[in-house]
Amino acid sequence: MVFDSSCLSNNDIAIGLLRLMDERGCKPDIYAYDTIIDSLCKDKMIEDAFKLFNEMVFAKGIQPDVITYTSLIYGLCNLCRWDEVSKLLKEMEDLRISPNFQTFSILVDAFCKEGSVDEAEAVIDIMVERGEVPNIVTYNSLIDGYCLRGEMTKARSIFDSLTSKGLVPDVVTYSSLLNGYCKSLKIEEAIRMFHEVTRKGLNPDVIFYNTMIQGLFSVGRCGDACQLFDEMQAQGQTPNEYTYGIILDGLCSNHQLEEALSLFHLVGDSKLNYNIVVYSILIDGAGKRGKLDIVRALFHELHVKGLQPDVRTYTAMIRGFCRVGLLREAKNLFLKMGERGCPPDNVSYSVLLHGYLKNQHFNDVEILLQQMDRRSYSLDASTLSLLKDRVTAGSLDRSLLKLIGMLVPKS
DNA sequence: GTAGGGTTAG
Repeated sequence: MVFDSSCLSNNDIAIGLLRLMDERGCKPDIYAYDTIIDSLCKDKMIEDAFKLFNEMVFAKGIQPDVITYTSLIYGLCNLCRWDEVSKLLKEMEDLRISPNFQTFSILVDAFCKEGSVDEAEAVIDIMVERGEVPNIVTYNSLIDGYCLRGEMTKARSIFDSLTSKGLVPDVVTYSSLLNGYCKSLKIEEAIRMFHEVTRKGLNPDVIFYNTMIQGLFSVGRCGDACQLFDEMQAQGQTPNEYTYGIILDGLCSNHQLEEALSLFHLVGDSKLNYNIVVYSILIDGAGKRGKLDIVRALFHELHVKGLQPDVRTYTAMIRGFCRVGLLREAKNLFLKMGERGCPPDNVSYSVLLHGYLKNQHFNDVEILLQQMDRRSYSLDASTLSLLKDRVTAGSLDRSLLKLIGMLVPKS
């Protein structure tokens, strides 16, 4: 066997084949390079993609085309590396390679995900100027962008204008709107969307059901959520790991930790339970109810399974420790996060700060704030007001106000 | 060989 695939990714294998082609005198062409560059970009391995890009251009003398650039732009957008996106667009212009429909669509979607819907609309205008006609995918990105911002009236008006553009909304369009209504807690609107999809004869998929189930949980309608879970299966849609996570989180958030744990045990050794997200949800759920024995057992179990805790897992643990006043353990774990390769983020700091304030460990506050400042982190609204209250009350020294002021978010 | 929707926090 030429390749031992047991420890190689598909990308490694593809690159191996590329080398083999070279050795055997069968010159890899732009199709071969573009295929692998795209795959690397999709897997967020952008540095490797650029390595291959440079090899193609400089060592092999193959000129990149619009597809090469579009793949790289996609990869960079996914990593929010906007400066490099601009650089590549400029490079394309210099090489007189025009962005095509897909390039524009990627930019529209990236701006929408960033919350920059105005920029996204500007890209659509440029598209149209250049003779490209935006399709349902383009508008789905825009609708989703407005939904993510909670601007449901605007999202709805774009949705309503689709017909006059000769476009037919698909399941993705409805999913985005449904999700927007759910996140804005406009559950009745969401349910209306749900029924409209069925009425139109569209086939709701797993994502669509997941969105609706989550929406029902978010307004406390657990019974309806579980009923829909049954219905989706009756309709032939197989629940996936997202469905499972949504249900566990929904139960935990609605004071049904026991039900969540029963489901978790029922699922047992299935691959659904080989997922760090599941453990983070349950650890957080148990921690918030002060069930530290369960928290510890779950944390131990995930290690036994060889799962890697992430920032959210650690933060959930820390919240659990703080909740029952185990500040020393919270602090220890917080310190270990960096050593274990996942440094605390904004949220981890807020959680520990809340723990310190609630348990009157005022002496530990300043050092955390200084660290946050060094890392250019900022305070969320609730932590900020809590800190100010404690200064007013005299528990924290007034001299901290300057530091606190530096941690107020800029925007 | 290049585009779109869904999961975990305060």
